[in-house]
Amino acid sequence: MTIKDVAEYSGVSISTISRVLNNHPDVREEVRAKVLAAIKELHYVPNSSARDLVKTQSDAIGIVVRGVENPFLTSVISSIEKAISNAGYTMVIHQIGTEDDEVSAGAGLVRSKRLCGLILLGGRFDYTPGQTATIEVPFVCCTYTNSFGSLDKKSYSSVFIDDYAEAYKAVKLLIENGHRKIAILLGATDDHSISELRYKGYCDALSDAGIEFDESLIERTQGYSMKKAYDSTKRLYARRDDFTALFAISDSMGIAAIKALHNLGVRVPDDCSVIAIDGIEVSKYTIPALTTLIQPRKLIGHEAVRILVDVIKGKKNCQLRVETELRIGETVAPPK
Amino acid sequence: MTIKDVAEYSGVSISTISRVLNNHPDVREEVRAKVLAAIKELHYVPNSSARDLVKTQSDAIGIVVRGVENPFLTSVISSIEKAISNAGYTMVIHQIGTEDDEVSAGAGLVRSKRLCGLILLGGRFDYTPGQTATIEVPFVCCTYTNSFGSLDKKSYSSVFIDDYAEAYKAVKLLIENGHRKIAILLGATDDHSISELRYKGYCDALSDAGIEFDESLIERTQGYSMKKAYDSTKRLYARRDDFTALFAISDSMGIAAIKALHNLGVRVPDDCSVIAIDGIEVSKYTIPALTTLIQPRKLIGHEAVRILVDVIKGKKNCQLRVETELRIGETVAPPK
DNA sequence: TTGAAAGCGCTAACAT
DNA sequence: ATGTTAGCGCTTTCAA
Repeated sequence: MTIKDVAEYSGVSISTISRVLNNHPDVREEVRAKVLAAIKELHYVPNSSARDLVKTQSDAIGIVVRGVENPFLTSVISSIEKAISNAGYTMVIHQIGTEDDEVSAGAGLVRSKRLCGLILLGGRFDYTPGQTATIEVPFVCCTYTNSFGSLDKKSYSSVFIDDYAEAYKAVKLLIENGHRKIAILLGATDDHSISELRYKGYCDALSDAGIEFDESLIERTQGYSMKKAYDSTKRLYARRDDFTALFAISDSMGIAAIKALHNLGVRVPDDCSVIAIDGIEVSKYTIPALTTLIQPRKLIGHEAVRILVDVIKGKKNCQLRVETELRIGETVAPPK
Repeated sequence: MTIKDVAEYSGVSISTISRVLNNHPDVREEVRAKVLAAIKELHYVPNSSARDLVKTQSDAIGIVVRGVENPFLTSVISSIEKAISNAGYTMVIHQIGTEDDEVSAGAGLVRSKRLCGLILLGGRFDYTPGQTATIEVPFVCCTYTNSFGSLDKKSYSSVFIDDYAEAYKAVKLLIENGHRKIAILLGATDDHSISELRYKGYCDALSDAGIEFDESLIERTQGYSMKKAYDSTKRLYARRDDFTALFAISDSMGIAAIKALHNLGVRVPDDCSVIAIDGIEVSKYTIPALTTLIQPRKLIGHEAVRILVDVIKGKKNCQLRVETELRIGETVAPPK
C-alpha cells in the first residue's frame, strides 16, 4: 500500500496525493475530497521512512533519559509526550544506563533517526561546547541546566528549577521551625549535578543561619534508589542519633528515609522532621504525608517541548527557570 | 555524512561499505578494517530512514501504552526497553489517551513506522480478529491476555498473570486471616478487563468460603488514579464502616485507600486489613508497608520482548502466564 | 572479492 | 491545478 496505489485508485498522479497529504493549497477541493476518501478506504498510511529520507529530517523529537523508573522523570515524560503529539511531532525515547553518556547517546540518536530535536531529560550539568557540538540539532536540557559547564547560552535551551535556591528554601523552612541539627540525604557532593547544587543550598542555608557545618550530618548514598536511601538513613542514624530534621534531595529518598526512621523507632515529625524536593504524587498519600517542594512537572514538560519546537522553527534558544511550590504535608514540626 | 562520503574517504565503493555495515562475510579483512576505521573517523552513523525504506521494514518495535504514569507499567516499560536494546532493536513508544483505541493506534504506528513488531502494554481483553487483523505484524499483549475476546491463540502472543486466580488468592488470604466483611476497591465490574477479572476472583473467593455477596462492599472508582481511590474509599466508608478488610486491585489504589482510612481514624491493620496486587517499589516503604502480590515486572517485560522477537523470526505465537509472589507487608492481620 | 545500478516510497522542483 | 521526474541514503541483485 503506497502512494502509487492511492494514485491509481483515485485516478490522479502521485504528486497530487502528496499535495493532499501535506496540505498544499493548490489542489481542487473536489480532487482533494476524492483523494482523502481513497486514502481512507485503502487504509493508507504514509511511510515515514520515505518521508524522512527525502526531507533529510524526520518529524521525530528524541528523548534521552537515564532510566525511566524515576517517578519524577516519568511524569515529566508523560507531559512531554502529550506536548509533542499536540505539536504534531512524534517522540522517540531512548533510555540509557547509569554509566552511559547522554550527549553521545543523543548525538547518535539524532543522526540515526534524523531527529529534528532532542530533549535530554536529567543529565550532567557540565557539558562543554565540544561535546554538545556533535548533537547537530536544537536540544533542550529538561529539569536541569548547564550550571557547571561552559556552554554558550545561545547554543542550547533548558527548563529547570534553581536547585541551589530551592534546597536553600527547604532547609530554611526547617531552620525557621527551630531546627539546628539538620541532616542531609543526597547522592554525592561533587557530581557537578543536582545533588551537588542542592548540597550547596543546604550548606549556605545553614551557614546564613549561623549554624556550624557538621560533616557527620552529611549522608551520601550510592545512587538514588529507595533501597539505598533506606540503608543510608540507617547508617546515618547509627552515626548520629541526635539530628532533629532531615533534608532529602528527592521525594523517593525522603519516603524511604521516613520508613527507615520509623523502623528505628524515630517518630516523624515528632522526633525528626523530613522535607524533600520533587512533589511526586505518591508522597501525598504516605503516612505521614511528605512535606516537599513541588516541581511543576507538567509545566516543565510542556515548556521544554514548546521551546524546542520554537527553536526548530528558527527562534532563539532560551533558558527557562521555573519555581517550585511548597506542599505542606505532615513531616515538618518544631523540634521537641 | 553519508555512505558515499565514507566510500570516497576509504577509496572503495558504497556496496563494500554497505557490506561492512551489515557484516557480510565476503569482504577482505584488510578492506573491512580500513572501512571500519573510516566510519569511526568520520563519526558516520547510517541513516535508518534509508535503511528502513529499502528493507521495507525497520528494526523498531513499537510500544503502545495508555498513559506512562502508571508506576507499575512504567517499570515494565523499563525492562522492555532494556530487552529491546539487548536484542538489537530500537523502541518507539506511543502513548494514547484514555479514550483512544490501542489497536488502531498500534496499527497506524506499524504502518507509519514500518515496525517489525508491536507490544500492547495494558489494554482491553476483548479484541476480535477483525480488529487485530489491521496490525499486520506480530504483536504481544503485555500484562494481559485476550480473556474476553475471540482471537485465535495462534494469531497473537501475550504475557500476563492470571488476574482471576491472583485476586482469588489475595482475597483468600484475607479470609484465612479470619475476615468475612471484605470490601473491594476497583475500577469497574464490567469493563472486560483487569478490573472485571479481579472482581470475579474476589466474588468466587468469597462464595467458595460461604460468604454471602454484599453489593454495598463493592466500591467502583472512575479510573485508577490515587485521587479517585482516595475519594472512593471515603465514600465506601461513609456507606459501610464495618468492613474489616479491603482488597484493592492495584498497589497505587491500596496506598491511597490506606491513607483515606488513616484520615478517617481507621487503623491499618488493627481495624482494617488491606491487600493489593502489583508490588511496585514504593509500597515497600509506606507505613505500614503494603501486603501485596508482586507481579514479576522484569520477567514480564523481558519475556514479552523475547517472545516477540521469536515470532518476528518465524516462531509460533504463545501465551505465557506468569505467577505473582506474595510480599508480606504490615497491612494484613486478623480482625479484632 | 568488489563495483555498478536498480529501486524502496516519498517530496519538491520543474513543466505543462 | 496537475503531472513528470530527479533524487534522498541505503541494500541488493547482477556483472565483472
